[in-house]
Amino acid sequence: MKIDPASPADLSAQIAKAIRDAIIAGELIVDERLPSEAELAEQFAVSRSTVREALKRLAAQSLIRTQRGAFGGAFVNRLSYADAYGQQITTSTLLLSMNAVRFDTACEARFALERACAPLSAERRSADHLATMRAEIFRQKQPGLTDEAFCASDVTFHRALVDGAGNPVLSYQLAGAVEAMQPLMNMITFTARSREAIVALHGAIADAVEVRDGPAACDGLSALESYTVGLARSIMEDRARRGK
Amino acid sequence: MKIDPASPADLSAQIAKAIRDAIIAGELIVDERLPSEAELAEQFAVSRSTVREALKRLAAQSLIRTQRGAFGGAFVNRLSYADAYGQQITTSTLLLSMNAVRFDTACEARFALERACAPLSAERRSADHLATMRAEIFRQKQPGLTDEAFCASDVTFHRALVDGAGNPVLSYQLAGAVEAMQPLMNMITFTARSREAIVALHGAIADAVEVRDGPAACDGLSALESYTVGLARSIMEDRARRGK
DNA sequence: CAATTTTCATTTGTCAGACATTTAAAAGTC
DNA sequence: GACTTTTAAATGTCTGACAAATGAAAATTG
Repeated sequence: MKIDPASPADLSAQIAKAIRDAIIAGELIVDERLPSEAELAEQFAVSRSTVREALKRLAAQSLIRTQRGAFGGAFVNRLSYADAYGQQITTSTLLLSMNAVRFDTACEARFALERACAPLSAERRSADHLATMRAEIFRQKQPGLTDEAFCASDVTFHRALVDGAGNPVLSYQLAGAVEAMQPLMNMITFTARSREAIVALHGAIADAVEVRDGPAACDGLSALESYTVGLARSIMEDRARRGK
Repeated sequence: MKIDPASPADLSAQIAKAIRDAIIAGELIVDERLPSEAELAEQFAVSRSTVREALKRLAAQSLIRTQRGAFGGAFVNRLSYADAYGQQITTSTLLLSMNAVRFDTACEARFALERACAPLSAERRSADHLATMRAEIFRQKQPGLTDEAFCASDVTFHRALVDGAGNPVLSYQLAGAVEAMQPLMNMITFTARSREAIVALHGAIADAVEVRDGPAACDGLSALESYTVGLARSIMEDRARRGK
C-alpha cells in the first residue's frame, strides 16, 4: 500500500483508498486487525491525525470498526446485511430528494423491481410474511391513521412481500427502492376513498400471494402502480391549479 | 443541532450524525456552505480535529465536498447518479464477498431484477443500446479473450440492457446487482463451449429486444440464469472432486 | 480609466505533542 | 484458586502551530 505525496488529492483520502482497495482485494480479511494509528502514521509517513481522518472515512462506510484499549485498534468489519440496508436506504433517499426525480420515474422503478420479487415471494413466502401483510392491511383500514403512519405501514407491507422471496440479496437491493419512496409518498394527502382503493389492491396482492399465484400478484402490483401514479398526478395538477 | 457529551459514542460520530440528519431533513440544502471548522468547533464545543473527523465521515459518503482557501469550506454535495452508482457497487460487492453468499442466491437476485427491466428496455431501448449489446456479443466471440475480459464484456452487455429501460433510478438500483456479480463470475473458467452457449443466449436476448418483444427477452434471461447456475454448479462439483 | 499585479485575510490540510479514557493482560494479594 | 491492583497499549480529544490554496480587495501600471 503506497500513497503519492505529490497527488492533488488529500493524503487522508489517498490513505483511505489504499486501505479500502486492500480490503476489497481481500488482502485484509474480515476481523483482521490493522496496524495501530501510530504504526500506520509511520508506514505512510504522515501524522497520526491524517491517519485518523482516513480511518474515520472507512468507518463511515462500515468497512472498519474501532475498539479502544490495549489490544484494541481498527478491525476489518464484516459488512452485515443490516449495515448494507442502512447505507442503501440513505443513498437512495438522498439521490431521489436531491435530483428532483419525477414521482412516476421512481414509482416505475419501484414497482418493476417488486414485480421481480412477486413470483418468488408467492412461491416461497412463509406464514409469517403473509400474516404481516394481512396485519398491515388491517392497520391501514383504521380511521384516524395519519398519512405518515399510512405510508409507513405501506412500506412494511411491501417489505414483507419482498422478504417473502427468501433471498437476502434481493431484499437488500429492494430496500432502497421501497424505503426511498416513502418521503415522496408522504407528499400525497390520502383521501378516505384513495386509501380504500389502495387497501383493496393490497388485499388482492395478499390473496394472490396466499394462493401462491405469482402472476396475479404481479397484476395486483401493476394495478397499484397505475393507481398510485394517477393519484399523484391528479394531486399535483390540483395543486398547480390552486397555485394559479 | 445538538450533541450529548455523555453519550458512549464518539463525539465525531455524533457530530457527523447531527449534520447528516440535517441534510436528510432538508435543513441544509444543496450547495449550502457549512460553517467553517473553527465555527463548528465552537458551536459543538469540541476541538477542530474532532470536527474534521466528523466532516471526513460525511465526505466519505459524498454528502459534502470541501474546498480550500478564502470563501472555501464544506458544502452540501448534490449526490450525483455517478456517486450513488459507485457507492452501490462498492457496498454490494463487499456484501457478497464478506458474507459467503451462494452463487445461485446472487444469481437469482440479479436475473430477477434484470427481468424486471427487460420489458421496459424492449419497449424503449434506443438504437445505441442495441448497438452496444451487439458489439459486446461480437467481442465475446473473439477467440483468445481472457475470462476477465469476457466477464467485463458480459457486464457491459447487461448494463446496456438495463440502461435501455431509460429509467435512471432503475439503472442505479441494478448497478449493484449486475456489477457485484462480476467477482463471482470471475471465479468461473469458461470453456469454448460454455462461451458459445452464453453468446447464443445473449444473441437471443438482443434479438428479442430488437423486435421489442419483452416476454421473449425475459425468457432469454431465464434461460441464461439456468445455464449460468448450472455451469457454476458443475464447476464447483468438479473442483470438489479433484480436491479429494 | 482599464487591465494587471500584488497583497491579504480566510479556510482547509497537515503536523507535533500532550493528556484522558478504555481495556485486557499481567502481577500481586488473600 | 479467586479476587484485586497494576500496567501497558491503544484510541479519543485537545491545543497550538504552520503550510497551502484561493478569491477578494488594494495597489500598480499602461
